[in-house]
Amino acid sequence: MTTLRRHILELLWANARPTGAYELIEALRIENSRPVGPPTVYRALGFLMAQGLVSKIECLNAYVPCVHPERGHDCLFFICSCCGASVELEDPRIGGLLAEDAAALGFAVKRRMVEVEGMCARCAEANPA
Amino acid sequence: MTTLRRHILELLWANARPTGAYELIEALRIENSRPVGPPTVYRALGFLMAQGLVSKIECLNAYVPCVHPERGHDCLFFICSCCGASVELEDPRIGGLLAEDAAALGFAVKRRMVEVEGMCARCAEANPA
DNA sequence: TATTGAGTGCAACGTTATAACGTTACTATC
DNA sequence: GATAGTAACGTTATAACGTTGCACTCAATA
Repeated sequence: MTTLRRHILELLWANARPTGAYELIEALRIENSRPVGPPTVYRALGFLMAQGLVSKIECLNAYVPCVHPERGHDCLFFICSCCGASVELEDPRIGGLLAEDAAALGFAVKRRMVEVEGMCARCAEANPA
Repeated sequence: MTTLRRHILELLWANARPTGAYELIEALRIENSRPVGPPTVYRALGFLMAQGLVSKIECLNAYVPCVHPERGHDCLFFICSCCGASVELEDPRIGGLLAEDAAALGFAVKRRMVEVEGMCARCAEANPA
């Protein structure tokens, strides 16, 4: 864990919403005197993902810190398309079902992505459309 | 359903693997005398997705025809990172659990994405690593 | 000291997606 | 059949996301 990697992880924690790679680059450019390029940030994100400290939200091309790095990646993401926030949840039952379905196919699972798009309770209340 | 949209859907059906938008553009450029631009293809894909005829594989940025357009989108994708093939499955139990978790959060679901990356049986057999 | 390897910096490039605006073709109504 | 409305498509440019390839630093170590 280097300075840069820790810094990026802190930026992700500080941001309420999933953060894009270029957003990180911009944030680092403002804080640091020295700007960093895309490869540097993507390498750091790759490292953090490999450690299970960060997850990528595929449907947003954005990154979030993992709330329970110790455990496996059974996590689901509920993403509000109104306010952009995402909530991470853990539901081992879903991992179980996926494992079951995978076994039926003879499929060896490496990575799971479960993303649910919709509207969060807060936004639904604010926009009683 | 227009000529272009049908054509794109047929290209997706013809392709064994998830197909990128620019792959479609290239295929259309070769077949047609008249090339089409990215927005045209993305609009057609958007229409086909809205009809439930096509799904996007988010972790590949690629598109596949839906195998059961009539029913809802409870589908899971098992994506082989070795051969690139994807298998679509339907498991209503997972949709049920997601609905349950969403309800607990007061979250209104619009779209679900469940993607499992790994190695398919055929590739595992071919590469007994 | 020489070497090695991980991490980072940098320039250029590749890929995916959308904005902004104009055009075509079909329909509907008078 | 003129006119206007509308949905789809075309065109250009650009935004947004991600990778390749090579050079440099620096610490660990043989």
